Amino acid sequence: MKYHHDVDVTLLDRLLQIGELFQRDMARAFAGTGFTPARLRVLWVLQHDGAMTQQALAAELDVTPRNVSGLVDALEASGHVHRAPHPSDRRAVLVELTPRTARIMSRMQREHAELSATLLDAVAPADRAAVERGIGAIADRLAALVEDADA
Amino acid sequence: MKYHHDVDVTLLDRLLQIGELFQRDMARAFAGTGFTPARLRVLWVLQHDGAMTQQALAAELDVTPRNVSGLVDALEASGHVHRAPHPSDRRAVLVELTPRTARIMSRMQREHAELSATLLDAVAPADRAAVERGIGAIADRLAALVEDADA
DNA sequence: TATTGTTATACTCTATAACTATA
DNA sequence: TATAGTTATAGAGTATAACAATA
Repeated sequence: MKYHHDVDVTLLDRLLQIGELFQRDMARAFAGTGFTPARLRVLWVLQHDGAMTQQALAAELDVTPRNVSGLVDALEASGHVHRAPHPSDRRAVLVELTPRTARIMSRMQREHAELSATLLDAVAPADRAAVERGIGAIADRLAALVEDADA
Repeated sequence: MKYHHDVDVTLLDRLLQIGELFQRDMARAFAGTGFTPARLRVLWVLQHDGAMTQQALAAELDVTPRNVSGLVDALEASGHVHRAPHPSDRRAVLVELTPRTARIMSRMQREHAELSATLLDAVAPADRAAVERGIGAIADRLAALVEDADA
């Protein structure tokens, strides 16, 4: 979706544009590598929170357990994650990043932080504190609205 | 994806969270109505830019013409768009919103603007101008980075 | 020849429902 | 009984490639 020809672009439009640009860039960057957006989300969660069961993964990603089975199948086939037996529950498995993939994700996390810094750098120094406060307030307000609509 | 347990949430994380929350809310709001995200994007473009060929739609949405055929098929079957003959090119068709759907999209556009205002309202008055400037600067910087990566 | 849209085919993501093994 | 994960099935979104009609 392009924006350059819109006259009345709202603040929300700009915020959504940022999300779209980011996602498109990720998709292009990983096109043909087997790192699809859904699989990257799995790896991202495992990097952040460590090994967990598929149930926990399903709750964290807000998808069905069946969906997680498919994603983990693919990631296991490509050697990015490993299914380990759960130490105390023989029904469950622990999904964990392989060492090589953990290193890849650490690098991605670093690049993500660098991109964040680069973007903040585009903001006038005098505006930066206000922007950080404002974006936090907007995200919190939107989260509250969605929570309400959900209930 | 949840954020409440993260300690080092970057500015970019917050921005992406806003996009995720919005998309999730849209998906929940229209679940079971046939208004899927991809079809809504088609309607949104037609509302903004008016009737256009499927080629133009494909370029605007950044998907293949084949994909557009499927989306327009579904939207035509549900009575939301209409395929009209192109006045000067018999190969092409003009996809246009039906009157009823044009009214629905006008209402959505109004609600979208209202949500934008509500979110800006969550920002401290003294910060609002800086936030609007800052988000614009961030979006522009990211667009430039993606453009570079694309080339 | 080039362009518009469609048919053919395939893969990914996602969901629900029924089932197995274990708790 | 309840929970963890898988098999079966299905629909939506997406892509590439080959093709028909028209420019």
